Amino acid sequence: MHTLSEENYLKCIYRLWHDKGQKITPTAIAESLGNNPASVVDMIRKLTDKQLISYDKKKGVELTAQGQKDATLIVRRHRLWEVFLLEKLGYHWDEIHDIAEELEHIKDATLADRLDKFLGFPEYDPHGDPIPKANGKMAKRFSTTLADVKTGGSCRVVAVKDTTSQFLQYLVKLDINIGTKIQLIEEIPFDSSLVISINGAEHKTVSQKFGESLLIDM
Amino acid sequence: MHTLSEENYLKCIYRLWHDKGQKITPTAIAESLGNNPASVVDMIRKLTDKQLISYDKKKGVELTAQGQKDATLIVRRHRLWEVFLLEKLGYHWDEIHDIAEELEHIKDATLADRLDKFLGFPEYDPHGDPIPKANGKMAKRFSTTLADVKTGGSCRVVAVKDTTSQFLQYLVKLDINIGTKIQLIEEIPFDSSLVISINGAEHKTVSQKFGESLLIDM
DNA sequence: AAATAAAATTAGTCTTGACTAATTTTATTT
DNA sequence: AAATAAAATTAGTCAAGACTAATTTTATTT
Ligand SMILES: [Mn+2]
Ligand SMILES: [Mn+2]
Ligand SMILES: [Mn+2]
Ligand SMILES: [Mn+2]
Repeated sequence: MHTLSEENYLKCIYRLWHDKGQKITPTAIAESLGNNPASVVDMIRKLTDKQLISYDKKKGVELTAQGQKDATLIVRRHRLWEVFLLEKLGYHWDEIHDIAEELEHIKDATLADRLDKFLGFPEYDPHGDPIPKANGKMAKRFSTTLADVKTGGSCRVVAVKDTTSQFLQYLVKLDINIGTKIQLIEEIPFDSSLVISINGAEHKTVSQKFGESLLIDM
Repeated sequence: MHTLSEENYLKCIYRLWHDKGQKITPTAIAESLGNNPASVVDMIRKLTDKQLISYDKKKGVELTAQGQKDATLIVRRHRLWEVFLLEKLGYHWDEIHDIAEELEHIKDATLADRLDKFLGFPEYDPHGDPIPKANGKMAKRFSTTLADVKTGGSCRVVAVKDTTSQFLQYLVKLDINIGTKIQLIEEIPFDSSLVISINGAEHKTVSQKFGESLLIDM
């Protein structure tokens, strides 16, 4: 099995792979994990030896079939634990990520499947991210953001692209949750700020960055 | 906060302290953890620096007030997670210890209390060990074993002293659980083997070691 | 009391996974 | 094409936490 660090690298590479379609470089991994590029180069060697990734100057880092499988299982565990923490233990969605970051490393052959069953086989985690099934398959990830909505259009929040507590706490303050209805009143040409109405309430202005962090369904 | 290793040492010292009343020596800790005495001496120094234990050639290792508090919290988490694994995820009592061994290290200020509430504030874990409350207090541990029962006497299983899967699986095979009624039919003088009747069923013979591992209530 | 055995300690090594500093390679400007 | 900047890599260091081997201290026998 893998060490905690190996698993965190694997998951990081998995996320970079899914997020951007681009080449995954040592620098990108280093930034994402807050580590030094030199440390990343060491770990790339280790994971390559374990046949979990391949590394090529041209293609960058890629997950092997085994690496994909292992990374998917870690993500599955992470998202299932998040559902548990929110639904069963009553945490708020800005508190669960860091705890799940530890829980995802608990190793037991049947734990994820039992937890999945206990939770009623949820499709999405509390942030709207799809939960991989035991067979590795998962529901499609949402990709349209609030920034894509046309002026006057309405939409429903289905997920967040950013899971930092800064963003999530801001959402709590704005009374935005998964399922919240948002109408785009106006787009400010100067800086692409968005004037919105949350659940039909009074108008509020949010930044472009905010709009790009909120995934919606039209 | 403490590292995983520090926590495992703390918990080990806590257990040795509760189990036997004797002096806790480096060798005892080493044996209990399966580590080398030299490694234990290193860790004793580290925990002493952190003021979690004190070490004196005469008195052996002792937990400080802070050490007791921290160790109790780890034990609390361990036993709560064991209840969760058994009651909510459907594991058997011989499968939960090793998983709880990892889960007990998950760090979050409110996790243990939330889990406690979710589980309905259980008093004992699935092995019959008392679960420390949030304030550190806990129900009394059982101390009478099947080996203490007089010939002809009856008793009820309330806890196990040994939580190895070898012992627990043997119990499953013998159909013994928490609450099971056992009658002591005969004691074999030669090797102190015990002839017992489980829930009134046909006679079975078990070893002295077995009898000393089963905690009962008369 | 001396001899022996056991326990504790020290000294030195190893692996993991981080780091910094220096260097080499690759990419981007001018 | 040369100069410069950025990215990748190498070399060397460090801390944690384990180990072995050697030594010292303490306890037990004879
Ligand atoms: Mn993690
Ligand atoms: Mn999530
Ligand atoms: Mn543990
Ligand atoms: Mn237990």
